[in-house]
Amino acid sequence: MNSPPKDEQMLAIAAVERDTGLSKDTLRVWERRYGFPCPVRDDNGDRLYPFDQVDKLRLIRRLLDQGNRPARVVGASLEELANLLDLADLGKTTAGAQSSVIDVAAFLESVRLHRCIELRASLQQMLLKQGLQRFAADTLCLLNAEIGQAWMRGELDVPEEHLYTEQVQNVLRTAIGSHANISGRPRLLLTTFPDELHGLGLLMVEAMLVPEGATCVSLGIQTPIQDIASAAVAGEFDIVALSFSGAFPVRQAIDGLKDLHRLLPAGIELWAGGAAVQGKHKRLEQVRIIDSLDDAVAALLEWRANHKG
Amino acid sequence: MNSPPKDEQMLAIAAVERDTGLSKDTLRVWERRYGFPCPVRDDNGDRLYPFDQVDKLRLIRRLLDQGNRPARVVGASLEELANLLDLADLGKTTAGAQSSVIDVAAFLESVRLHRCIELRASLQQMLLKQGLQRFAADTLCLLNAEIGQAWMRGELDVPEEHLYTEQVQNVLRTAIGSHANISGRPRLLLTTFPDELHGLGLLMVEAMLVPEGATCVSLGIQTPIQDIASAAVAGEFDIVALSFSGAFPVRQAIDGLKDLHRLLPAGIELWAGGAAVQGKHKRLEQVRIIDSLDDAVAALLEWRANHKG
DNA sequence: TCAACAGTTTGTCCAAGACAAAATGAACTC
DNA sequence: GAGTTCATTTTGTCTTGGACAAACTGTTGA
Repeated sequence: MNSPPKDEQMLAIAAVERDTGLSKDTLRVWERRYGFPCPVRDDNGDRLYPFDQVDKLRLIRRLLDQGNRPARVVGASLEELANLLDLADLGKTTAGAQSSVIDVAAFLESVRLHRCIELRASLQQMLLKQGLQRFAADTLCLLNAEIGQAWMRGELDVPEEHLYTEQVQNVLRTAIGSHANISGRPRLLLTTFPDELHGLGLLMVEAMLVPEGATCVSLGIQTPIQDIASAAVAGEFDIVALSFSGAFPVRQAIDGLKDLHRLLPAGIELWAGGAAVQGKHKRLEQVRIIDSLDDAVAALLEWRANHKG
Repeated sequence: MNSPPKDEQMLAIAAVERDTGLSKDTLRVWERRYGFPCPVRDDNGDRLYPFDQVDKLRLIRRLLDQGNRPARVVGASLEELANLLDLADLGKTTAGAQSSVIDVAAFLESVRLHRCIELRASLQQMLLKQGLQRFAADTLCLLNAEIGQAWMRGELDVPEEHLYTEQVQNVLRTAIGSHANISGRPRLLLTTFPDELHGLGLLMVEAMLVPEGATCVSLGIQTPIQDIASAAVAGEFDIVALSFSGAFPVRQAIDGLKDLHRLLPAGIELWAGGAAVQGKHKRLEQVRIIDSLDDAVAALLEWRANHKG
């Protein structure tokens, strides 16, 4: 009843759903409406997607996450490549303009080639050189952006991103653990909404605030809103902080934050950071929007100023 | 185009899919075949599942994971409860018979009430008392089993399990990090197969082996088989170790391990541990089956005996 | 600059049928 | 007994084409 793609060099629809994040319904309706993808069929009439079409679907998914509309991108490969290259090159040059303490190209190559040990060693070295906060706010921020762009250019795949995430997590958790502190104020509860799978942002915030003497507790990713509220009350937290990746639907983020604010008692502040909530200050007046990792520290100092004595 | 369940106290089919892990197709076909669930319909004819039915579905899901068959459990609630209680009570008493250094009931209560700080503190305390290896092999093993049974009894839900996992991860990664070592032999690559979501086993193995001087690199969960092989070669690993939870299909585990063994060069050993591969020594002669966390250390010593000089 | 409106796009859901992979159980062998 | 082989049932996934509401677009008017 599983659909192992073993037969040939093609993937069944369930595998494509997993690999691309596009639902089976969406894949079928695109085929009907736009004529792409156009999978072959096996003996049973089931769709089999050739690898190159799956690659193209992954590319399309990225462009959609970037804000493009399906009618525009589910078309000719040449135009897409043009759009893609425009955006990617733009990102590339701006990032390349920043000087940095790290050889980004060499680092990306380590990720691409699965050189796990090298990867861990260079992260560890940068951490020692810069200290936890600068490491998170500068180096990891830069690396995340670079990894994202490499992914956008199709140079990296899911397992490479997993490898990177895993090694960064190891380094960060270890470093954060050595600052451990279970009595400092404020006490922050960190987590993400149910549809958000990206949890690195939580650890990076923790890396910024724990050295400042705050107490951070992470619930991990994908916590239902009601559970966030009940955990915040039960744990007597001062602040609930949410993280949103760029892929998270803006509307869902805003509605969810408003709902959560309604569920939280007056004494508990609500913070939100990440690409999906940038510049949404006006629409979220009850929520402290965190613009950057350094801004998280600023927000912490504000809280202390408001709660001293 | 999302399906927010906001309207009433019921959930749309997509929300039920997310909450129960049962696919939309499965939910619809159960309704057709077994007459349960029997959701009401909104103005548009879309299914709306009352909360109590979703709860029952969650319960059914647990029973299925336990090995029950749908035809048996997608029936009357009374029978299910009977089955459930039988199994749970059995587990409870056997586990309760073991003496331990930790007040399991109090610990579970902390998880249930989201007392994150308390949770972390007691884990930390046990770690200091026992040392990393005994903490992992004894205490965490016991706690995992207890959490699993509490989940089975319906006392815990997804977010509580997340909370537990997150705190254990924090404590373990921190402790492992302090043993850090990037030159010791053997070098192990740790990961899971694509359909395996449970990654705590990997960390626990790491906790056993790193203090013995081994070098462990985790790729995280859900790595495609081909990527495991290429990462193992690229990183010059001595051993690839896989972890399988009890929910993982046995057949898929065995086939996947055989495939992976074929892809690995002769010099790289393949280890597998976890509930799904227990007692499968005969069917997997090329694979070193790890029966317990202590057995992982034994396997390590065997490897060293075979590679000394 | 913002709000309200109409028009289009787009993802999700529905129905009932079909089928292959998995589980079961019976018959058989070592 | 333990392990194979085979036929039978169970069970999850995939199929089709139609339908519709939420989200997005772009226009109008204050």
